[in-house]
Amino acid sequence: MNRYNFKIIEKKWQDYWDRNNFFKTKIDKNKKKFYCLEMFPYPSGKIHMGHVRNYTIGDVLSRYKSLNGFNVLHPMGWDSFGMPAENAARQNNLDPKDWTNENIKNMKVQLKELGLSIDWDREISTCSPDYYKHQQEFFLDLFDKGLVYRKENYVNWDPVDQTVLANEQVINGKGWRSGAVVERKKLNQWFFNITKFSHELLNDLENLKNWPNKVKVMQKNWIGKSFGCELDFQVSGNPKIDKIKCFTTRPDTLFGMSFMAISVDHPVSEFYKNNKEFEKFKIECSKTGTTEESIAQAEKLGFKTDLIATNPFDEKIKVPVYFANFVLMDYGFGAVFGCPAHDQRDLDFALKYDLKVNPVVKPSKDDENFKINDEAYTGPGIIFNSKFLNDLKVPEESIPKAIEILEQKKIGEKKINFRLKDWGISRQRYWGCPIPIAYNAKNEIVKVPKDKLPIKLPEKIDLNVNGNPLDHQKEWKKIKIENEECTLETDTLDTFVDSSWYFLRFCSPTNTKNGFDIDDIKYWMPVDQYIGGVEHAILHLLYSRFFTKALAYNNDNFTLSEPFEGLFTQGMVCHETYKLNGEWLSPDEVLSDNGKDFFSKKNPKQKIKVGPSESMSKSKKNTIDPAIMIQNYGADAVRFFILSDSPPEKDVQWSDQGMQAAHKFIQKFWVLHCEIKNNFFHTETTKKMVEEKNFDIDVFTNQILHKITQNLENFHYNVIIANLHEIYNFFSKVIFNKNLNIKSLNTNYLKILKIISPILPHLSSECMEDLGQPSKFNWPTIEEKYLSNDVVKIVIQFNGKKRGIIECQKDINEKDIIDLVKNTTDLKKYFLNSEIMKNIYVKNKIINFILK
RNA sequence: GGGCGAAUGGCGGAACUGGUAGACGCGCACGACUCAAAAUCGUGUUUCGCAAGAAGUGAGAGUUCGAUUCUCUCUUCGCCCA
Repeated sequence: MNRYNFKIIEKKWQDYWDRNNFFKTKIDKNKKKFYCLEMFPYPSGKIHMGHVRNYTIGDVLSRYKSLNGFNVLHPMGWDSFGMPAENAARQNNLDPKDWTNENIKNMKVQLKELGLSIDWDREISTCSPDYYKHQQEFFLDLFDKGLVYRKENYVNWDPVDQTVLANEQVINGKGWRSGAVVERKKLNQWFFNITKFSHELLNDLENLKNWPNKVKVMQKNWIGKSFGCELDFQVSGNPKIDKIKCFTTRPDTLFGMSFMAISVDHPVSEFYKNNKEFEKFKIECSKTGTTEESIAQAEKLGFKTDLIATNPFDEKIKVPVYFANFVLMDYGFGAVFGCPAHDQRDLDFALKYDLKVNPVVKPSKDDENFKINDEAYTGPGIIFNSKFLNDLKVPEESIPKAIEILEQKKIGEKKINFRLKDWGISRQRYWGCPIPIAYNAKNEIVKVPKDKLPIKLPEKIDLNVNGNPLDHQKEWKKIKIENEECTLETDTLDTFVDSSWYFLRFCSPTNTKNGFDIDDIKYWMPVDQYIGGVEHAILHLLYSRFFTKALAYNNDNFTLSEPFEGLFTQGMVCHETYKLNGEWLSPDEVLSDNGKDFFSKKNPKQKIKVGPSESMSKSKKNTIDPAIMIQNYGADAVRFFILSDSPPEKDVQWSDQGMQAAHKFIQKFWVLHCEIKNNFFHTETTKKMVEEKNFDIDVFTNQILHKITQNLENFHYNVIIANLHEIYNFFSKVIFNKNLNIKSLNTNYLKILKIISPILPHLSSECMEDLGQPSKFNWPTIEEKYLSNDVVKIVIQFNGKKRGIIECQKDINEKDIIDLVKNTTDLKKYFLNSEIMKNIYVKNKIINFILK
């Protein structure tokens, strides 16, 4: 017997699968399809443990489905546009394309080393013109459908890097790279009209039965549907303005109104254009970021206008109108009425500018001492101080009634409002998909004709320039469209656009004419199981849903409404963190002999501060390199461990001991395999056998097969690992049994090798081949007759307490089991001096005697 | 502040529609092999108790013959939204 040399064996099978096109997929209308997709990686250069977990989960599922006769599509590609390439290229004077392609090459080798069942012929890369050509076509299609538009909008502007920052790149109001204070700047930006689909995006969530509820709730909150009402306020103080339109979700608090606040971009601001004080105020406002959070936290600032607004419920109530930094033009109509008693922002503002605070809602009717100090009351209660609205219950009676009255008076109208905003897709970056738009001499928008696509990125250009490098490409920007000299748009598309349709491209990866072939889509889509990190719960998934709906909009051919039928969000891979003198240390820089106290490897007397286990990240240096683990323990062992310790939807702790245990399991299994082969296949046994009763290989195998099948269907992959241990424990004992039926052992053992194959494909293949078995096979069928034993164990309870277990024939009737209990030595004592009031008998499970 | 979810040995975690709590692994202890160690194998391992037995799934109540599982209140933690 040889030691199992995973390095040679795993390579052997990976090459074998490659050579024999094992995972190559074609449309086969006689077979049921299964599209299994994991979120494709950004090619950073190396795979990390998160990838290992993600792709292992997907691979186990793909292999299992394929063994069950499904035609499985399991592709892989690269989300290869984006900032890291541009930054790396700038620092090292490289071309982002070369950097990216080199990384892809390396990562592909690493992924292959994991033994994934991927159809590599379908590999795609979003930075390839073969891919983004079609994206540009889709952009134009969406433009024609009116789903793309250009408008001026505020962005987070980094004045040092001369670039737009995404919200998450603004840290404490400063640019993440330059550290400069971020400004609010108005820029012309391209937008996808995602809000057009607000209703569908919200309502269709209900049809996504195989999505985690958590994700659906997050999307629901993000879309943020609210009922409210728009209403006109009469305004005096400027003869040219008679009305201001507001949106509110709380019309029932109108009697508490003490001011009106409008955005600095509200049309009213036209009248303050030459007011220096106002201009100063506007600049001050631009220092507040654009995120909801930064607006909520910023100090509330106001600029008083000469306008006076009238309360539509009571003309005697007149209130001042302010420009305010917490009102944005893209929410409602850029105007809100302020009710300080029942809105914290309004209260902060009122206290600062000494405005009235009029409470109109109190928690309960008899609450005489109700008062507002520095905290607004936003809870439920009863309306007061509000004339005809008094005594209504908040919110269920008060809001509909207030809207009803406003509608009767024809000053307001019930409206549904969404929190969701249109998707800004312009990025002032080089390494992204060029937008297929140009501008003519009159600065009008001109579409680039489809026959001129793709607009390719210029290569080997100078990236060390201020602002967008594409802006500096004078020659590249020139384009002639219908004999008109035009200038190309230099913004590129947000990389979320790239990932909003890649799952469609996988269906027709090499089609040069179209982004996808409609027949391919009809067969493969939707994705049956999508697997990825929960961090994409909102943006990527929402954008993909939108893009699918946008493609289907006004399109009789393409009728898909949702891209992902099933979604599974896996947890993160965590590791302890180590710190020495404020510096992070990586796990291979520390030593420990007891797992509790850690010391520096360089200086073994230096004690290390051990921090909590956190998700692996480069910045905290608590990462474990999958390539090294595969090298040391093999792909099967790494797959086995990454699934073993926690349910896949939860975070998992990396543990060296766990990794080693997984490796030992593979070795042990191989030893067992050799024992079985040498003693029970082909030769007469020479083993020393012992007598042991109560075993049945058929029963065990079928029951474990049943369990594993159930666990596979329900993503209980950690339990499957426990089941594999059970298999080992059972077979390693059974082979010593004197009553062993060798034929039964042989057939069942072959089943076992098939059962382990989704998790441990290399080991399974090697063992199968070693026994002269074919490399292609099906998932074993469960023989129902073995699922229930003839003998069952019945729990005996007295007054609900367990007192013993009796083994007896299956389906024994109540009378017989009672007699049996009464005649059992250890149990009959419980009946002494007592009377049986009643008993509850659950067949084949339990009998409970209630005694007096 | 609102929404969603979680809490089980020293640790990670099992437990189908209420029916043997702690599967499986890690760790630990003891034993075998060894001059010795590592590796490997075997045995044990919720707590208290010598034992019979008792208690026990974050805390408290409820429904039930019976609750980790269902209901209510509370505590702590996580995530999302403010």
